[in-house]
Amino acid sequence: MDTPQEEREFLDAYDPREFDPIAVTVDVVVLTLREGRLHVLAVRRGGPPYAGEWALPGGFVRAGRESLDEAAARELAEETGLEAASLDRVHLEQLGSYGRPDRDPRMHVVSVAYVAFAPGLPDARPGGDAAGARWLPLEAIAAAEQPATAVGRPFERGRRPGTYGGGTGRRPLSADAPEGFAFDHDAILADALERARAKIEYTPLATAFLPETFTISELRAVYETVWGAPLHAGNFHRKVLSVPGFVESTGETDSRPGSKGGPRARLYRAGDARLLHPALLRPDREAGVR
Amino acid sequence: MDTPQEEREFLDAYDPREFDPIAVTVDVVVLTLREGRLHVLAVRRGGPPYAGEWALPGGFVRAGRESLDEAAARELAEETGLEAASLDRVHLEQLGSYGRPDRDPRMHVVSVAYVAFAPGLPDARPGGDAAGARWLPLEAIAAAEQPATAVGRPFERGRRPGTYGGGTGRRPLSADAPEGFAFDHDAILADALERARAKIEYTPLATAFLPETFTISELRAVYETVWGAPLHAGNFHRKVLSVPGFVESTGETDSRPGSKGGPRARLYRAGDARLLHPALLRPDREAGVR
DNA sequence: TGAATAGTGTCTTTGAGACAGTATCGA
DNA sequence: TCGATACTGTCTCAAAGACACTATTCA
Repeated sequence: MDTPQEEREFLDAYDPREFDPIAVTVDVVVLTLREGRLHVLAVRRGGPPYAGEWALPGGFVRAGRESLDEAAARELAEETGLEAASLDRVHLEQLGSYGRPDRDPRMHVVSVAYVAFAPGLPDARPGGDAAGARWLPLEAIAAAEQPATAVGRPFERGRRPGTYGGGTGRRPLSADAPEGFAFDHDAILADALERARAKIEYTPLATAFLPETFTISELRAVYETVWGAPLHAGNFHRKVLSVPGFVESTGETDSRPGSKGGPRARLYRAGDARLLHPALLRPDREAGVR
Repeated sequence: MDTPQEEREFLDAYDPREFDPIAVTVDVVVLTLREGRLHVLAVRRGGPPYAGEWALPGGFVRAGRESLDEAAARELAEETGLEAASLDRVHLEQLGSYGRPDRDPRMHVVSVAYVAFAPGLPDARPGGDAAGARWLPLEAIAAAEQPATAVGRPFERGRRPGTYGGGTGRRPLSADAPEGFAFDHDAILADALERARAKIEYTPLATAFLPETFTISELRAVYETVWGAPLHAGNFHRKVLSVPGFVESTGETDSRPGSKGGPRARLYRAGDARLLHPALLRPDREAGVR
């Protein structure tokens, strides 16, 4: 049925003018916990535009040779310098795409953003071409600053001073990047943080920030850090153990941490649940939720 | 800091070989309710590939001239033939991007998919270039078929017989498209349905499927249709009214529906909440949730 | 009059959170 | 011995769901 629409579409596919000028990249927001703080992997830009500024690691999708997921995994491996063996404990998921025509001054670039939740990774890891890669600590999340994002999130946001939660505040996402990130990477990072906060509510992915075995207290520290709010230790403990498939006991106890006293905590590993039911909801979402 | 990585990135942006062969499109999954069933807007393909098969409406992003959101809104307007005035009641959000190199046999095409929730729209609406557009009824969702998708959803899925929920079943998504949709549009549609099912849990977006004013029963019918499960009328009624900001009363009552008896239902409109708290959770998620 | 629906009342169960209490460790 | 932590017990309150009931309309 040679409708005009389909004819046009077919021709467009071979008309260089239509699609030539759009480049496709993947950018990866790699989040990890180090010393009780959230960190993001950042690279310092060597050339223009935004020379000298921090940016998210990323690169062009290899046309005809890899999928978006594969491109993201490749970038993640290159920038972290990790072997595939270590990477399979990293959770990687697509976040969203950003395609405002002016987001890169050189040309129209559509970036498919990914988020990764990683356990503590080696410090300097300039593997591959990521000579300038570093872990930037993110500012502590003020509990009151929780955004109403990720609901109507759908809409792309432009470049603006990056602050936690995508709000209108002025505090930079990282003190090490006071000017914010290059391109619209502040907005991508803010969306990634909101994704992380939401995702650990109803999935067991908080365990992706931890080594293979962990204590309930360490798991609680993940939640407290990502949510930026203290949790009740006793209630959290019981809650985690009551959700089917969240964690399973290893039968062992912690063999001496750098602790400040107290009994040896039991060790757990991630269970087989992919969804938490019932979920662990963030405290007091009522306020500021509309 | 002229790192090799940044130099390469800079050069790549001007090296046609790297990005030339990738085209960027938007595809829109427009969902609506007609006569108590979910429908999706589909266009019949006129030319190869997949000539004669149904596909999602979509088209190329106009390089340098529009953002992804704008492209999706433009496609939505073109294919539905609606004015901007009618479109502002339609909810449009980004779903995700699909970029397997073989998803289009012609070349590497990255598609940014969007989902739209629309109230009942005029029947035939071949506006613009969408001569072959039609509303296809989707099969009723078996309650037991609820997937564990959208959690580890991140990963792109390939072309396969499209079934509700993205499971491994064999029932086509629509009896009107027994062969499934063209390209990987079955997978996109399945992801869109799961997004819709999840989104009405914690947002008031079920109202986007209804006219400006509606009764609680009509709202319940949206949930029952999208979730594919019957809900308890009385409990649903009380629940909706108890969630702050979900709906607000118009003070009026329904002026005669094609009803089967019973008192005149009160009319409501959407409230100002953007998140439902507490949420309306789908019944019995325990089963099959892992 | 009967059937279907709108809307409300009530009871049970589950789960979240506040709080207290005991046991175990390091310093 | 002190302080911090791990873990458990108990109570209260909110909310979900089951069920029953009344009132209102159409056929």
